[in-house]
Amino acid sequence: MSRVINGHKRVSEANRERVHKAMKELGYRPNSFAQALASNRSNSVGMVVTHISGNFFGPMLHTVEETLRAQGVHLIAASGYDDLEKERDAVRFLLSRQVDALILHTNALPDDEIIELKQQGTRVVVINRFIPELAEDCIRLDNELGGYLATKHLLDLGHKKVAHISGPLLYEDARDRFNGYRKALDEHGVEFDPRLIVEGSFMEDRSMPVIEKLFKRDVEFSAVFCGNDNLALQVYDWLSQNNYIPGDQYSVIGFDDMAFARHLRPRLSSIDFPIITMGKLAAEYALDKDSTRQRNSNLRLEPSLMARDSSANRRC
Amino acid sequence: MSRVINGHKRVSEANRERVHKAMKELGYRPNSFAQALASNRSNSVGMVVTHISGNFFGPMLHTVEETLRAQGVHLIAASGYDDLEKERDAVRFLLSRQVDALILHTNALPDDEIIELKQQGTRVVVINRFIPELAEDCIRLDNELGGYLATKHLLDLGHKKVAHISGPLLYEDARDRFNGYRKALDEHGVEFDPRLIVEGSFMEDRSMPVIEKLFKRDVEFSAVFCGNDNLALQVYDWLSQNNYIPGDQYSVIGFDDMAFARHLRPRLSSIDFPIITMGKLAAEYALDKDSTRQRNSNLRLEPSLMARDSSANRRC
DNA sequence: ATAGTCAGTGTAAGCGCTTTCAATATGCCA
DNA sequence: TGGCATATTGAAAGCGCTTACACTGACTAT
Repeated sequence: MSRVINGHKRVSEANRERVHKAMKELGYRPNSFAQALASNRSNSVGMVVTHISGNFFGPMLHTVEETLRAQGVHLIAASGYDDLEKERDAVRFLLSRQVDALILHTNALPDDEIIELKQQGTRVVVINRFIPELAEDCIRLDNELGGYLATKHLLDLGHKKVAHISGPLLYEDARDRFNGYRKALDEHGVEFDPRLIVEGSFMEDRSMPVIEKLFKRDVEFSAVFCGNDNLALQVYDWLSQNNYIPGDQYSVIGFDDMAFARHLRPRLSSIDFPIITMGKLAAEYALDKDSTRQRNSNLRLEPSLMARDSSANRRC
Repeated sequence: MSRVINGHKRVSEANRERVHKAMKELGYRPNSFAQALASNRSNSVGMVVTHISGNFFGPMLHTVEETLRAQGVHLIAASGYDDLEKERDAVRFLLSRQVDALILHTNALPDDEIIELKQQGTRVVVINRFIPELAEDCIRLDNELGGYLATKHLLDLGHKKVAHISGPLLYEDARDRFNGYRKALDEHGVEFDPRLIVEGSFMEDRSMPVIEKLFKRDVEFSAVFCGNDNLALQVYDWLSQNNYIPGDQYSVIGFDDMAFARHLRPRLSSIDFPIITMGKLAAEYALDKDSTRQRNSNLRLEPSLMARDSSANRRC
């Protein structure tokens, strides 16, 4: 009797037990499709991320999956590759799977389309992006603070010329980090020099040309704030290829504090991104059936500085 | 009309078109639960891996997801943590989701239980493990060959004393790699010395004590073959903490050739594990509806040597 | 004592598909 | 032209559940 399974209140204790016993004896397993069909709930959540196998998304997916599973809800993840068509496709696919909620980490999909999803009745959680109309469904990091902390750290170490290799500036988070950089500069009375800026990619192994460009430019600098750790990793590569040592001739700091940061030599300074917290939060938002619950409509997690060996006092 | 959707043959061209047109006009989307319920197929595949966010499983999951999605099938992934209860739990969860097939990368689950799953009618694909009764459903790497190649490489470089930090020897793959190591030793007429062996973990950041034990033991050696790249990474950590340089005083080779291997300095030599190929194959096996198709019942992918800077000629 | 409540239980109508089977239409043969 | 095989279509019976509704008693307030 379905009332027992679903923990309906109006069932006598005696009967509840009888049913439970019978279920065990018969090895009964509810058919989740029949449940879904009849109740119009699927107990599944869809998530689209940039790339399932990313250093950043791995831990995120893991946390989300774990949190959902604890509630008997399953996760269907799809890669969007930051490409408009592919993101659309992923959403379409997940929707065709009747997910109860959608967790989106998309960069190409325009705000409108996301808002429309919500209007069509899908619960939506937006990660690392802010959409005013969906304010209560957005979870993001205070990227500006992160950029500020990173830059201030370098400035405090005595560096006057701090370069910045940003992520794609068409992404909100990359822009915010950049703004934090400028804010720190301003606060320290250092003049902004556009020659110290280049725009890279957040993905692995794509930004070498840009990094090279920066280092070969006719500007001096002694420190680099990288938009994320992948960029920092490539800066490491470049430095080592050119017989420099991070933290020595050039101080470098990354962003995200990915697992590999502390394994690099010298260990990479970075800005800690609370991925786990964010994943958990996203899953909880997604599970939040009646989104009646009052949510913080301007939720921003706080990053923090992880100073290690790649950032050191200015020498030359 | 379902016959059109499912590409049934006996439909007139005219009607097929009429239906397609109507579907578009009405924005019709088939309900996947009703389909699943009526047809008893779910168009979903479950996968249990050790840890969703692992360096190894990320690319694997990604490939599997991509391959499945191209067929409109979705993937539900769950972590098993190499723990018997958790693996069971994951399987139970996936089964309750009526997956059409199960891709298993489990280490704790005994053979019997996996065989039983198959007997109960679930399509099963077993990764990185060999179960004779399920020979045609197993996809694995020739780990022994890998261990052999790694060790031979070090031996060829002139090292006489080659240590081995294995993965947990209760795992088949770890044992096979170890066997490959011994085989290479034998072939080079080098006597096996048990003092040069320690057993670590494949997971991140768990093997430092064991590594320390090896280096502090009263045996000399000039090269280490690590059971996987995570172990090699920790050897790097230990070496750097003790002011050694990999490839200099100690040659190091890992296994799996994870993405970070080529970013380490010195770049880590490793044994390439064709993760992508394996993921693709696993997905295809899982999709293989009528497993009538003759499969290779002893499929082993071949690893290959990626020699980089961490393995060098013996100096001292 | 009577009507009104309500916890507890049984019943049946779907949810939106697939699939079987019967019904009709078409084409071919002698 | 009749008869039969084959192509196409329509209709209906579920798939295994949820849920709205009707019903039974027992209990309470009048």
